Amino acid sequence: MTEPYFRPPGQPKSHKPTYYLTTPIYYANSRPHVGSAYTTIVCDVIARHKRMCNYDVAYLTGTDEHGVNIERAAEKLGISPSELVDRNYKIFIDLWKLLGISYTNFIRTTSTQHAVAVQKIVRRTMRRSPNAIYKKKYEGRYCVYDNLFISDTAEPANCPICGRPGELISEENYFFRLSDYKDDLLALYARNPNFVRPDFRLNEVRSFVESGLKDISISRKSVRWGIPWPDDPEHVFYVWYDALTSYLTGIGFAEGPDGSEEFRHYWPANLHMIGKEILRFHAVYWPAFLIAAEIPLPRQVFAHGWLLFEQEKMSKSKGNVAYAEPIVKVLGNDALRYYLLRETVFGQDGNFSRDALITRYNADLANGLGNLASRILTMVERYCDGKIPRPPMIRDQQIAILTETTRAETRMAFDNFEFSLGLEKIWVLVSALDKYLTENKPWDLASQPDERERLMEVLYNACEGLRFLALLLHPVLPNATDKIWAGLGRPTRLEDQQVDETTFGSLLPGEPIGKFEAVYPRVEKKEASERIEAMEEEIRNPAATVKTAANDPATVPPTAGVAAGPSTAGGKISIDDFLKVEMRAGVVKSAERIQGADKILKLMVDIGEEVRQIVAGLAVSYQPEELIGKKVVVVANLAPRKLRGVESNGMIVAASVGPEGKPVLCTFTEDVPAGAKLK
RNA sequence: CGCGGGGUGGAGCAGCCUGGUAGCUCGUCGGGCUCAUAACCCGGAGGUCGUUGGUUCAAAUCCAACCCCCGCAACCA
Repeated sequence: MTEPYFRPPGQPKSHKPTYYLTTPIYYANSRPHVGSAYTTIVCDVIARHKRMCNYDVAYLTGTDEHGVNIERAAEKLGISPSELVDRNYKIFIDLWKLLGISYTNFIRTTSTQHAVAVQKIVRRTMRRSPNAIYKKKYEGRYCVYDNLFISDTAEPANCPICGRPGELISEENYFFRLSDYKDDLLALYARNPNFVRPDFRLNEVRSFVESGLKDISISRKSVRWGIPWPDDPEHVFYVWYDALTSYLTGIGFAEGPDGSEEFRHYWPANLHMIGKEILRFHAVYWPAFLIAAEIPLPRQVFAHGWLLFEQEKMSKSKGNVAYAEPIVKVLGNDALRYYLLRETVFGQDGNFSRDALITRYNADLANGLGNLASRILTMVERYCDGKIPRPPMIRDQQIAILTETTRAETRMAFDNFEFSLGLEKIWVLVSALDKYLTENKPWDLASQPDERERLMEVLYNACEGLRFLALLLHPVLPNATDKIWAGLGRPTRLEDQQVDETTFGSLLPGEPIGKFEAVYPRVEKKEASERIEAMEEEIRNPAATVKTAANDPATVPPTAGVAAGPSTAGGKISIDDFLKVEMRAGVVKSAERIQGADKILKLMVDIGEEVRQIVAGLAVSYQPEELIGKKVVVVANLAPRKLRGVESNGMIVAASVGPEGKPVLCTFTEDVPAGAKLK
């Protein structure tokens, strides 16, 4: 296919192999929840692991700061888009700091260099692949919440992700001729089956591409908040072209004719880590964009699963979002990192449960690793005068052998993104050390002067085992392992160590151990859980405001206490707003099912001066027959809308009950005539 | 025939691709130990691996059909 344009760097910065990985850039219109933290944490673990395996790592994350959504959210708050994204951007970097994320590069799509980069890649594309980009009138439906084209016709359509109706778009746009890249993409998947992982995801991608690709619009005229099209500033780049290019900008693509030295050093990326919902953009659009621009392709896209909260996808409208901050404040950074990696098989969907989180924390971290470190270091302090024990010889090799196998297995598992497996292997070593101590009873040996040598040997092995634990676990548990490292008296920085460059027995006897600060105090489950929940509630509902966010994911974070437009201040509406809604009492004249639809019913409702046809989602709770004659509340002045092909002229008011939102009709306790107005 | 995920001891999961003793964590019962964060160690109880049929010397694993659960969408103006 395409010859690589960027040659390998003439003089590498170091002799180490490079490893460049990225998180998605996060949309800066709301605060991050555990889901966004998940991807970022996983990448951090990979980055740290690679560094300790002698790679020269670049780790990029960032924020996506353009688009209608942000434009609107800012307008609502009466501030400029740039003020809004500045504010939200800060929440992200604060969280990454709290989580100890070791990113090396951060990209904001509103930065000047990014605008330069996006214009540069499009110019380059037009030059190298003159047919790839063209202008055409576009008419279609588009979801502003999910940044998704829903249909290519003007017919009303709902968003497949959020279910909201799409907005009508009709304007001249620039298009990318994606349809031309089908063969190139299929060749890519065939040549590099690891391009998309896990493998079952590659199958999805391949069948999508095989079924035929449509050209995609890559510019917008109606939007102002974006990067202007070169030489045609009426147009602004549309989300994916803008967002994906950030992977280039983040390491210096904007600079010079072929990018900065850093860019040439690290590109192509080794790994784009993403959630499965954006796989198509990364595995189809992105390589196509790059092929057209004649830029080398990233080596791998890994689409991980979702974190489900009590079996449901976390979503703001369901109010079941877990946030990272409370967990970190109550249990610590390590606890969250450990849980996310240990509890589920990476790649699959996983459950997030507070209960399991705390159980894992107590069992594995407090009782396991923390307690083990504590008992070893206490004994060294007490029985060995605070110095690394000096055994005359090591007779039992079991710990030495186990550290070796654990190192090999862990390395392999982490290289393969099998984090839960790797951690499981490490915990075999934790248990083995606990058992080793119980069996050899250093506390007994210490009371027998002629067992001095044996005591030294046992404790030396234990110290070495602990040192290996710190080394192997550092990518996942940076905080505690640093403390253990210091507790062992190591003067070096743990994160600079190379996992493969040490051998069992290299800990020097006689060196003083350090101060050990206990890690992972046990917590009382109920109490910890309540504290976390209370803090989450605080984030979700600061100052117990009205829940207006339910259908508005663009709502900005709680810090935005500024007065918004007069009619929506604090989520309240004025009486004038309310009076716009015309509600009337109605009598159901007939009700019938709609073919092929199991949740909605077609009703004829008498509202006084006329009988309206209304489609309502009542079939879950009511049989059609039992509705006839019922007095209901009708919103009479809603715009007509077709549902399942049947026109609906109004809405029946009902309470939404329980987790499934089962409808319960709103009716009257006394008799009212059809058509009576409500206020 | 919408798309996808799943059904394995009380709970949560691994194993399935590459058939051959059903494994892990939590919980539970009994014992041990006292260096340690009421922790740690040992032992026990508990499973017809959703159902049925097939392939095979051998099936949780491969094949077929079916049942059930969960997301998402279609359809809750």
